[in-house]
Amino acid sequence: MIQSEQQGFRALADPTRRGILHLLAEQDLTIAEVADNFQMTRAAVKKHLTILQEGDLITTRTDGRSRVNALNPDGLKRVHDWFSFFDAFWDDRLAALKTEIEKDKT
Amino acid sequence: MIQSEQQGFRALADPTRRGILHLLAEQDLTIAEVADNFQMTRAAVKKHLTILQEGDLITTRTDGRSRVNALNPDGLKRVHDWFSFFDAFWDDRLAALKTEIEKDKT
DNA sequence: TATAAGTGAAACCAAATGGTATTACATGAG
DNA sequence: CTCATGTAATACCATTTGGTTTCACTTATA
Repeated sequence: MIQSEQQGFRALADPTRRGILHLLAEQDLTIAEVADNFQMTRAAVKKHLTILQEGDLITTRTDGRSRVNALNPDGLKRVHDWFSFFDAFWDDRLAALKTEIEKDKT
Repeated sequence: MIQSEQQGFRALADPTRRGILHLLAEQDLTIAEVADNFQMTRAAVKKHLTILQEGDLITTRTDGRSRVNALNPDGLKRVHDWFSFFDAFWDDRLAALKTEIEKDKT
């Protein structure tokens, strides 16, 4: 779905959720393990994990009575790629800046 | 300030603001000109522009009685660079995946 | 100096967000 | 089966967010 770009950005807007992504970059974790790293209830952490899932930034698998959360590189990459839109702009600006400098020199 | 990473992500969380960034990638625009592209009041657009400024994603200069908004590549790049944290992860995962495939083969 | 055009800012409102507490549902161990 | 553990889901609350309306301020121009 194309609209999950919105969900992805929304998920990244919260510092707790970005922190969770950093944790999951080191290793997969259950909800309880993630919650140990934050001073808030498991329920609150669960909400964050749900939002991260909706943004396709993490995946969840069932392991016995636990749910293990893991980073989803594809989803992260999709949001990351949004910025490529500005690649040309960055190049253009650098070129323009260079031209300005050249002009000032003469 | 280090906390403007948060302001940057917050600014990107709204589709209207991402749309404004796309507009400004084409050319610098006044508030009124930006507002022409959206079905909302100038005041609402102004709020979005303020949030984009707080995230260092745009800059504003005064031109007579107009305020001209322009993209700020530096700010955008700073948010963009946040993802580089996961670069190693992506590589590792790809390597692990490769290993798995090799194992299955044998 | 009027006056219109453009922006800034405040007050206000509905909806979304981030959090808690509580309760119910599944699962592994004794 | 029983019970402890882990997760899911709901109701509820305070704050933030995205929007409007309104009014004041600044500046170019007749």
